[in-house]
Amino acid sequence: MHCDHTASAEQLVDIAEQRCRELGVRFTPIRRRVFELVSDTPGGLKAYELLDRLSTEHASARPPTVYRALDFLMEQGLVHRIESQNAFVACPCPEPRPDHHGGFQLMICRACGRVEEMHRLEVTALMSQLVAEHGYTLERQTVELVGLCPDCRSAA
Amino acid sequence: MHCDHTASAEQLVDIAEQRCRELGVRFTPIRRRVFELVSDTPGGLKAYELLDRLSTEHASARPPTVYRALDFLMEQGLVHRIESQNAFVACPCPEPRPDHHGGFQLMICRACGRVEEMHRLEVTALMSQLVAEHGYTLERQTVELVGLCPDCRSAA
DNA sequence: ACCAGTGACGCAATAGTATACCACTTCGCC
DNA sequence: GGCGAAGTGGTATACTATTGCGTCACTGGT
Repeated sequence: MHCDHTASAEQLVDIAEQRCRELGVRFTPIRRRVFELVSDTPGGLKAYELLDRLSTEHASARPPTVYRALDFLMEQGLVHRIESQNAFVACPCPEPRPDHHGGFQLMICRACGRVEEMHRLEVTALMSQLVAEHGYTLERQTVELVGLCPDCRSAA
Repeated sequence: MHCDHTASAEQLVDIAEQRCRELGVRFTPIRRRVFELVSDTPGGLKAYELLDRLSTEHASARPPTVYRALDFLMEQGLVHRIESQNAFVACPCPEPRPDHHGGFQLMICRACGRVEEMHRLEVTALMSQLVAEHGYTLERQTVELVGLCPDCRSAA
């Protein structure tokens, strides 16, 4: 299977649930709800926006509630953090084993906030080669590309 | 001239001063001192660490003092932000015109915190090509590569 | 030398992001 | 049923960053 990145939010939740079952980790109601909220928002969500939404149904939610859920979801590779925006997006293409996850790249529209995720092996390969030239190893890569999406470009 | 990235902190300050003169912007004492402090710290500095150090000589310094100086220095391309660490590093290779600045890449050792900066055109080229395939334009790229530096690798 | 305009700084307050800590509950396993 | 590990509730606090406004200092034009 190659990821096509066309799964709906509902499908992503199903896949996530399935994956957690396989991995023997718990997809609790809070974690599920947080994942649903993030999946429903194409441009990603800030932690406190998430908290606001979660609070409407889950009055006891506090910052640790949402950060704990996000930490869990990131460990499983179901959610990624957008470092340059302090925001979180659902991975459209969750890999079976989070630790085997190669790198990913985010494309972010500065006008509409849309975020798309890519998993391009040639990027990881180039990065590995680059750091190797300096004697480094590569363990993690953050690649965030900001520009205009096709829609915003033609609108301008 | 091709950047060799071997300039000492003092040399970087001289270059920065020269550049500001050319651009007609003011390299004030606060900005200079902040730049010196950042240049002196190979692994980058957090804003509040910077504030602590600045305060010892400049008692009136407050958060806006340091953030304003950092904003200025980033506009000039003299300092970069490490998004994944909320930290700031001096650019070892300041380009004459900040807006002509191609992308840069940061290599970060997770063990010792050392940071090295690269300006590799092939990375920018690959990123441009990638986003173009999705109809995007590329305006800004954040590339942060985390791993082990040669020293820490042999120490382990 | 004067003055107006702009940009830099001082200072206080507050917004926004994230974690530590401890008690209690639930789950999975023996 | 009892045990250990994991998850949650709840408070407090740490850390990161910005807004707003008044004042001062430099710049360029006269």
